[in-house]
Amino acid sequence: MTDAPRLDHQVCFALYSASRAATAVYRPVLEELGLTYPQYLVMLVLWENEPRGVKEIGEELGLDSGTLSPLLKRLEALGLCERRRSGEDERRVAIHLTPAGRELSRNAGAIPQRLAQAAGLTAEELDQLRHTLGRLTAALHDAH
Amino acid sequence: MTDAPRLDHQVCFALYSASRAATAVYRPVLEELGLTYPQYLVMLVLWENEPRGVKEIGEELGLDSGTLSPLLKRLEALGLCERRRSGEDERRVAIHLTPAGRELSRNAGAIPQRLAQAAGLTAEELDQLRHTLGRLTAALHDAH
DNA sequence: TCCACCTAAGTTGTGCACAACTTACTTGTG
DNA sequence: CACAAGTAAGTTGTGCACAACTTAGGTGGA
Repeated sequence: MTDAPRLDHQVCFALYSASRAATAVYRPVLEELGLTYPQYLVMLVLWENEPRGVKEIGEELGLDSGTLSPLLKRLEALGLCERRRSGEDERRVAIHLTPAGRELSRNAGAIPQRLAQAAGLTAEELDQLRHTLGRLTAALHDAH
Repeated sequence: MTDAPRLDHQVCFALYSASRAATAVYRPVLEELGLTYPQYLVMLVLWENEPRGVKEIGEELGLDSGTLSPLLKRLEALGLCERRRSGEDERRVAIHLTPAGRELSRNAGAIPQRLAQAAGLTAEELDQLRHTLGRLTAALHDAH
């Protein structure tokens, strides 16, 4: 046997597992809203400020049009947003929330508490974790 | 506007982003080995101990047969492993490494260093992060 | 013994991620 | 003005995740 890396020593695997476990906790709650986790992320972006272009949304979430175009079509099919070609720049598609889309934020308010409750970490630990992950993500993006 | 949750306050999004950024750093390195990140994880499990059943591998990684069955077929097509029906229990499929599969671990030894270098965190910070993520993942699984 | 139940693996279908490419529109420069 | 270069969004193809289901083999009582 060689000096193969150990699974349980890998930060990358720890991130991968924690991320999947976290979305798994969100899944049943989001299912009540009829959303997947990535769809919920897009709605978060739109609830903060809309209308937004596809590219803007992608920059917030780190996703490209290959992921977002079909996802936004599904949100439109759900009646939560509308895709309108911009008048000034015909390349742009502005994503507007519908009344139903805005309404949904009311039901989404309590969602982040779920994770906090299930996390088994103190508020300070969660806060520090978020901060460390933010630094890590930024550094990894620079490296990439 | 309502009290919609803020994207940048969400630990779940921080995990999701960090996880994708980390696998993005691994991707070009793994591409040289001809592996995706989940395939690399399966190889890590097998390098540690083989043969293994599909279920065992799934328990290590938190993946089910719906994900692993096609993934293992692709690893077999790459000539890295073989799937053999167990004699004692005909339901089981034992995954054996081929010589090429074992050989690959030689080239994989330096991979985890990549992330450590790109992470922009100290060794202690990475260690603590891994530990916190481990606790978090365990708690989230309990909650789920 | 038999058969209801359990278990391992595989299959099907949906929805991300992401690379690579296409299309349509805009802009800067000669 | 013309047109090369750039940009926004969409499309195509591959490979996860995961739910729901199927298939086939094993197991433990009544």
